Amino acid sequence: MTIDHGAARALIASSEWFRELPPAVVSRLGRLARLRQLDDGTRLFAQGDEADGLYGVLRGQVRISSQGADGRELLVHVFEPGGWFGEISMFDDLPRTHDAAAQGATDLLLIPKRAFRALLEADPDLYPHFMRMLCRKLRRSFGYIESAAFLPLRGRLAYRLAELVELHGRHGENGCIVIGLHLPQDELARMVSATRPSVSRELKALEADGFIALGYGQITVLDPVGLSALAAA
Amino acid sequence: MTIDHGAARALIASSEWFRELPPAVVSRLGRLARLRQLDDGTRLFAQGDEADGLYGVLRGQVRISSQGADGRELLVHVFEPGGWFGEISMFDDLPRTHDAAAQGATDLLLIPKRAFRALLEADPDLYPHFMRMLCRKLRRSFGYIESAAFLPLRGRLAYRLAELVELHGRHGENGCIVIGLHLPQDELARMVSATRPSVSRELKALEADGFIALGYGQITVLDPVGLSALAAA
DNA sequence: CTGAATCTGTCACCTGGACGACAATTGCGG
DNA sequence: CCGCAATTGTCGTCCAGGTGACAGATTCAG
Repeated sequence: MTIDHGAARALIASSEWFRELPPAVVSRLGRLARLRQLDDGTRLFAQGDEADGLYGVLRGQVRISSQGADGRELLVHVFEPGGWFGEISMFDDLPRTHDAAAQGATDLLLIPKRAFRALLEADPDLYPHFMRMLCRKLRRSFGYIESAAFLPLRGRLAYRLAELVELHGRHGENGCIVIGLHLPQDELARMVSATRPSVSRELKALEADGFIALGYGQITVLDPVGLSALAAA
Repeated sequence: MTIDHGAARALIASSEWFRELPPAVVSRLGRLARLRQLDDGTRLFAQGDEADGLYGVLRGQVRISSQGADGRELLVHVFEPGGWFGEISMFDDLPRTHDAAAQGATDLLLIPKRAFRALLEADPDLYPHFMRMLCRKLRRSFGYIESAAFLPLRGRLAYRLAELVELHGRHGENGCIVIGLHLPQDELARMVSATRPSVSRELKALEADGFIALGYGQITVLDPVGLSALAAA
């Protein structure tokens, strides 16, 4: 349960979320953080839960999802080390918007809500930064809504794959990009609200057209530009 | 082109967006505002346009929508007098996220981006308020995404109607609520990404089950609670 | 009062993708 | 290197909802 403050500060300083903030703020955040460790599959919180704080991933992964009445799951996002989540409830003091669960052995930093809010109040210069983060999330939501409203399955897949390239892409040789997630087809299906067999069919088609290469739980994007073009709303 | 500052201040002070703010801020906003008048159907801005400022509706209506590649329209929102829109670009300085067009003869207040940002910087106490507004919009988006992902057409319609009751409901006698919008079925169809004939069929079904009453371009909700229950994700 | 515009109800037909099932393949733990 | 679990490919079959088309109803302007 002891926390490695060096590692914590490094994570905070290097994350997309906090790296633009002044070092003094990063240090303070590091001192506020608590460590939270989860086993594979453990649920961290559920939609509707009261929020305890802001989370950052040190090790492992966190799946963000929501569930329909019939138990179907919509997989919204997978956070990896350096990613932060759970901020919305920090700002509006309302319950969690999604479910969160650990994938693999996972270490998290928790910045308690009270402390985070105190930090903001003490240093209002931070607001514009977090405001931009919220706007980015909104724009991503709008993009997703449009892809769902306008595109057939093939296009939705292309859209999602293009997004995964942004979020998890590892550049390989000659312009191709490996998606750095364990990504079985049924997982992908839960991301685009489709069934696994349909996703299989469409992935095959995308492969035949030279946009992607398929592996076992692994997808390589050969033509990211072409893929994005398929996803044009 | 002259602006009625009294009416402007009244609008600002009474709007959901600004009524929680101190009177001094409301006055300053009123002095910053410019008047913009549009004829029926005129486009105010399009997705991707550079943003000029924040808009408030004085008279008429503004339709917020986005368009798919094939020209299909997703109707996101209809703003009425007292409603404000276009704020996202104020906070992240990026282009417009949606199209906006006047419906009917429409008067708008425009608060130029530069002035709005200056106001925020001068008075950082305002940030938490706008932050909550963004969060509310995010939560609404998530709700819409879930309804689209999990619900069949009937449920999506129920969800949307329940939302319209919140936004445009006028209370009538014995607990029934009239949706105060001119709302032909093809408009509703564009809100739930479906076709007009399908919407017609499902509305009939909802009417037969006693949830709503149908008029000509007009819907009355008889059982808002039951309707929301149908929309449960 | 009348004609035009708008809105609604309802067909018959078609299709994308769901559902359920099963075999083939891959990879991993022991 | 063997067996089991995870992943993938592929089939029929079925259905919600799209498409196109048209007739009836309502409203409104002149």
